[in-house]
Amino acid sequence: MTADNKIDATIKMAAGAGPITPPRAAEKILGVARDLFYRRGIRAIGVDEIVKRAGVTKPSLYRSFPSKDELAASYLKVYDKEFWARFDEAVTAHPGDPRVQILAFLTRVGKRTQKPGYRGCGMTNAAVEYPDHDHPARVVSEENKRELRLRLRKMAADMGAADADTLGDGLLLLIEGAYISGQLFGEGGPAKSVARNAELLIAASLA
Amino acid sequence: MTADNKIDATIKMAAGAGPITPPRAAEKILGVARDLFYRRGIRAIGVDEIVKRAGVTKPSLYRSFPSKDELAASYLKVYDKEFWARFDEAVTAHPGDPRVQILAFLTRVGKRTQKPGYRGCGMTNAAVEYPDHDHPARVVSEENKRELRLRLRKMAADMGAADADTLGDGLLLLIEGAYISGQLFGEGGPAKSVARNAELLIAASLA
DNA sequence: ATCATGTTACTGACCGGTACGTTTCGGTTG
DNA sequence: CAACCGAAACGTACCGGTCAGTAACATGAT
Repeated sequence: MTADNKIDATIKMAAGAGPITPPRAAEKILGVARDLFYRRGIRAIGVDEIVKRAGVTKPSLYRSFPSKDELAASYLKVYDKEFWARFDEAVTAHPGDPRVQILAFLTRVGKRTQKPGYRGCGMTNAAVEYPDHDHPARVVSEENKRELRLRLRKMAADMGAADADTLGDGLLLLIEGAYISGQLFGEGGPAKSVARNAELLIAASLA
Repeated sequence: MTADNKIDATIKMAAGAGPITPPRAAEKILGVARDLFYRRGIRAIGVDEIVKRAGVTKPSLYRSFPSKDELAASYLKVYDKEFWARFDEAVTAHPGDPRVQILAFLTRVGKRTQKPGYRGCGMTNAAVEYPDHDHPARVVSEENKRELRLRLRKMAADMGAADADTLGDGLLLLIEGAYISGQLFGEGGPAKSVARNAELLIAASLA
């Protein structure tokens, strides 16, 4: 929906250099794929439906993306970018206070999970759909989660936690739990208390 | 793998009454489906592969199960039974002490998530694969999670937590997070600290 | 002989992916 | 200006393979 700009990088190179003008079709395809893959799952969506909704044809898809799997990976790269934008927004809003930073992020996550039609984290869902570690989509997901784990552990250390790695991992468990519970229970589910539980866990870890 | 007994109930009725003799094929099919669905995902497995590995043919499958979706639901009913067996085992091992009960359960979960080839919770994975709330497989999953939430909240209340619902939900978030992180990170992932984090969260919630 | 079970062979729909012809458009010429 | 050209972007029509599901027949036990 948002951020239709800056998706060029995820589309395979058009010209060698210069102010490239990526094909219009590729943008439409990636936008539609993003929406359908997130809402209904990657395996559930065929390329025919994507090109139909995008108002283009299959060869246009395969000229911009080498395969459906790579299109899925491109979708996740967009998702990854938007994720870190949201994360860093919470971080920069409270400079020097990692505890408030993570709480601000989790408050927003908690709210998002309560919206109707919430479908969890696109990365997490893709990893569930594709157990194979070599799958292009899963590679993007795993990289995102590894990086998130590192940052959470670092934030826990900056808070002064005695066992920072355990606290960082605990926060990651709460986050992933919120993603899943959000789509499992919908409104009124356990995910709405993720920020409060993180607050308690942090308090116990700093004592 | 375990508990090949008592799967009869999940197979659609054979005879009207009496000591029914369920078809051998149905058991084999359900056993193979259980293994393949769990390890590689439901959508990823075709009925052809199931019957091939089970050493039977397709009509045998469709005489015992009305559809692939219902076969998936049957697999999850087996999974549900085994889940509650594990859960109740931890409960009955420490009568009257809900805090130790949940900690014992989570210790086992933490260990399971570290085993190679761990693929998370079959229920959770199925819910991710099938967003539609009407899907037979998802119905089973949602029922299991609803019940788990209730029991966790009750255990939190029995512990004497001031805000029992929040603690119960927090424990559920940790559990779901462990399931997902277990399959995302594999060995050495955040899921190994799920019991320790639950311990901290409980301590903070009882103070 | 009956009845529950297992088997062979098939259906139409859809899967991801592609060979090949058509359109569009910016740039270079006379 | 106009005629042209070549490349980039696009569409038509199709590929073999696999999907879930089934009709009709064979087998074996009681």
